[in-house]
Amino acid sequence: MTERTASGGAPRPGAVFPHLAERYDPVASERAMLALWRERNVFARTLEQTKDGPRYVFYEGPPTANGRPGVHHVLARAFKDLYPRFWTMRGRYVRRKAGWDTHGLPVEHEVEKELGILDKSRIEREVGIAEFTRRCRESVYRYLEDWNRMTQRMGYWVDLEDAYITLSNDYIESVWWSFKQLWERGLVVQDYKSVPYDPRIGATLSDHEVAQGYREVDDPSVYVRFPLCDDPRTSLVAWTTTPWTLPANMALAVHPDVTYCIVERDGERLILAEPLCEAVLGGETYRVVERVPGAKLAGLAYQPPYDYYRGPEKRHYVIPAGFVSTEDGTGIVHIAPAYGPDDLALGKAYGLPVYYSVDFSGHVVPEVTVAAGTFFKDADPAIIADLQARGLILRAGTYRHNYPFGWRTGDPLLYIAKTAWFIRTTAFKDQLVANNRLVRWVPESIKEGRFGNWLANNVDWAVSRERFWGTPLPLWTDGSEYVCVGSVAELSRLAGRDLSGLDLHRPAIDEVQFERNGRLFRRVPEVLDAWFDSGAMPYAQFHYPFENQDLFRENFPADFIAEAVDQTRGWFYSLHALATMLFDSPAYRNVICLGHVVDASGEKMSKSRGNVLEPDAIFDVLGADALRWYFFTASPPGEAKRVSTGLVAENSHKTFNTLWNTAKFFTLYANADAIGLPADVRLEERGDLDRWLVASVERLTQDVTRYLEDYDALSAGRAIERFVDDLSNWYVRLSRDRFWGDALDADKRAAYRTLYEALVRVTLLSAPFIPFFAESLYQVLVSAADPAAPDSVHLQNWPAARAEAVDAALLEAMAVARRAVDLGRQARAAAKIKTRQPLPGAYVRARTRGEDAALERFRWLILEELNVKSLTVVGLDAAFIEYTVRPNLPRLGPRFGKNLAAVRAALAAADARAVAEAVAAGRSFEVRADGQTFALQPEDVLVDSTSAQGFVFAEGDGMLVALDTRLDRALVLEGLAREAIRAVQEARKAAGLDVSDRIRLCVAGTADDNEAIERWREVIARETLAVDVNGEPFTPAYETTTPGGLTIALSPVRG
RNA sequence: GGGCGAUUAGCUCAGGUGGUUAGAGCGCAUCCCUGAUAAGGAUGAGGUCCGAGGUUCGAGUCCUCGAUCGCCCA
Repeated sequence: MTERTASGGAPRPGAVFPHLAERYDPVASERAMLALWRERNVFARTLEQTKDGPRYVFYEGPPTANGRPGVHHVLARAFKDLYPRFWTMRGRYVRRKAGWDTHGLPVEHEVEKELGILDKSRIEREVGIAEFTRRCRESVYRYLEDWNRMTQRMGYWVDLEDAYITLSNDYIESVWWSFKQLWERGLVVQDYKSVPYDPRIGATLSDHEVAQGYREVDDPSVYVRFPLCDDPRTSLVAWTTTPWTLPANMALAVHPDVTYCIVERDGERLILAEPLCEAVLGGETYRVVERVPGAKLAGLAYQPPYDYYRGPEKRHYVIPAGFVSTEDGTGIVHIAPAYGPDDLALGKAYGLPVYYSVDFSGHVVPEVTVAAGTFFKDADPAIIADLQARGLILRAGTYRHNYPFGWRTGDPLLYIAKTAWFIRTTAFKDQLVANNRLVRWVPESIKEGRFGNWLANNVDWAVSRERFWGTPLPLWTDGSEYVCVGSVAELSRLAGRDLSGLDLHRPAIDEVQFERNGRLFRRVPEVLDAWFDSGAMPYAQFHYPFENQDLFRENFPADFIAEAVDQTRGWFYSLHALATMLFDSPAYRNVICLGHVVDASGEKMSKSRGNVLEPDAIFDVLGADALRWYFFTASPPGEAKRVSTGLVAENSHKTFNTLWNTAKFFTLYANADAIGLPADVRLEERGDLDRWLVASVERLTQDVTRYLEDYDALSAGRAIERFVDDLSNWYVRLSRDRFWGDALDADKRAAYRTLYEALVRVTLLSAPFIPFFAESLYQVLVSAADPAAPDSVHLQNWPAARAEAVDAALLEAMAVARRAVDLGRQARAAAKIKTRQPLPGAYVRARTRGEDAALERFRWLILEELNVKSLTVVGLDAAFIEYTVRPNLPRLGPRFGKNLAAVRAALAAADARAVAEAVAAGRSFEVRADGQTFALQPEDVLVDSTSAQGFVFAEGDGMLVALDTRLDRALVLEGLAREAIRAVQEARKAAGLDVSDRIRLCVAGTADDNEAIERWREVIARETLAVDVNGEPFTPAYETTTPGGLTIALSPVRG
């Protein structure tokens, strides 16, 4: 990107800025910047430079490296990079410790697939836990290299050398410490948990696995009588599709707010929900005897179909429950606490026994004689037949629905209650909610919505897993008593030997046993939920409290974290829960919750769909910055992100190229003028256009700073886009001829300085977003010209906005002037008169006096842009303009309310010119309709101009611009001269001349053309850098004839 | 089944506290401008603001119900 100029030879003295290529080449440039950062050790130096600054704490949510990194990881990492870079430039010290999540079910599944063994007990038998966990440990680093490469390539600055790893002994020990804290406070309890379970392989399945195994099947559908103890002729009717669970029935549930009917039929009485009577008994004759609310049924005792359980607990009665629905069934739900999550929850609440009629192998237990020994699903027919024989079945049929099957075995799943270890998070509900109030969520709705609701409906956290590869639960038991171990040293003491070299994973840890009071203690078999691991990272990453106590204290809580929205109940929760329970604090102050990455048509990316986009596919074509910029600016962070090369290219193309070309423009002229680093020019010595740009730059700085402080990258990025557009297409366009020409006068110096400041500023402001592109610009604009400056943009301080330079009146005035120019061009287009043709005059009618003043202030600009000889600002009394008046609704609405229609009618009927004159004079006035009179103030109406007699005009937003289009011969000739200048410039360009080359010029055309050229010879010469126009003959180096009939010949003048 | 979010131009998205003519960029057509620009400007075509009710003088915006999509949880 630093080739020599095409026409050039050796660069001029003072041409300090490297030449910029025609187009920005993102791939080559990013490679060069990566090399530059590496050579100059920039990342480390940003940390070194800020090490005494105040802390800004960032936590890396650990990804797992046993899968390849995808575009969605780039999304998260883009945000994880932006804010730390921003705060680093603000002088904060931002530690970026990487992290890897290495435990959990996904890792085990990968290894199971490799082994081709999915059965947990077979793994224990045939592979052994030692070999299995060895393979797990190996597998978690499988794609580490891909991750490191992606991380680097995208410019994510994170300390990969010093990553925390959840499988390390130190990490595990910290997790143990925290588990013991909870244990000692009585927050760890053993209880039942209803889990989806595949009995054939003895495996508890994850939700993800269950979701894969749903199939539509026909199951039995039976309506069963449960006769009341006090009145056996009256029966509650419950519906079930799992008759095999009936031997474990402990209660019936009704909805307290639903009305139930007692109906008489064939001499018996049945109880069921009123809305379902027809569905259940339709076609039969029955009579409603009584209606009662469900709440009244509570406590009724009934005779269960089976009663094998021998315990003393109260059971077999009606319980009210909110989950009972009247969508299907009878509105009375059979409750078997051992077999279903709702059943278990209700059972826990009412102290019902958990009775297993089917064991963990899936077979009916021996004492359940009705179907003893059969596989649970096969027990259905036997039980139905038995109930039928005993007259307990009201109706029986089949029911088609979705039921989950084991994805490995194809067997129906069992929802069964298993004992598990829970953390009693429900005891902290109020603190969890209170601490959440201290967190800023992006998007905001998550705070009270998804996350807030989740906390409000908090259930105890089931933290144990019956698996092999995870942080072992640090509990040892002799069968009745439990010992919780909080450190390796403590375990060593208990075991009577030094265990500091022991791998704390299974199976080694299981071999550690100890005696206490003559009894042998062995470890419980479970491992911890991997979410506990990641939630423990604020302290476990530093091996706290065994080491680094101060380090932990200054790095807790985090200022900022960011992950995708699926972490609300994952990492966001486990961090929050553990921090609240252990430290009574939130774990993070600001959190960005990112949407998911989807393909160009909004479909989820997945291997099976074949629509997965590799990050390299974008990096290698558009560059990392393009993708980063897309993620920041295309849509709000919480929205789903559509990603394709096309979408990313479209989004980034404009801003990057515009900024690049603006910098190229600057360097081209700055080198031609050998201006070097432009010297400062006092603000008072700069003109309005420059001061406008300065004000824009300072306002941009304020905006971007504020937006980033508010974690609003979208608004910040879009503000930069708008500014770049203004800079290039307004400031540079209007200033072009200031750079064009010989004299290096004060105005030109001011222009250079102003443009340079703007370019450097926008480079700094965009550095955290697009670190490569910003660095490329910085190297050209700053490093090459100013050896004293830091040698990377990322070592620069964030610019402080000069609030006093944000001249709001000037910014507003320019906006008004731009509007007038836009309207003037519109009028020209309507009249089909091209801008190069000068016109005698423009008339502008603005809405306020402030706008009138703005038009005066920028009179020169409007004259130039519209190419008119005069500008007249006209008031509301101009005779050639016609007006309409409209009600100012925000003022009139509240005042007149229902009468507003009449006021509008009155205003429509009024003489608009008279009203306009009153408004212009600041007088109040009256309007009438339907015999009513309304007194109005000038501010109550808006006066618009609708036409201008005898002129071409355009109007909008209350402004009208009218053009006088009468041409005289002088104007026509001037227009022709401008045509000629333009044609010569084209010819210069086509001849390949450098912008500062002098020429001899010969130009001719029609008689009118020739007269125009003669009359405007001086101007033509000046504009085209011609030493001579139509003078002495010369040998042309380039000749052309334009479509307009001008013949042009020119030749460069050497020396 | 429950919760949360989304739905505005062909595409990507803006549209504080209700207010006048619902906007921008990209794409398309026409014209204009241009010695940095593969750019820029103007105009035009393109809108049942997801639908139905309601509140209000006035609803893209507030309320209720529903539809579709996505995520989380059952």
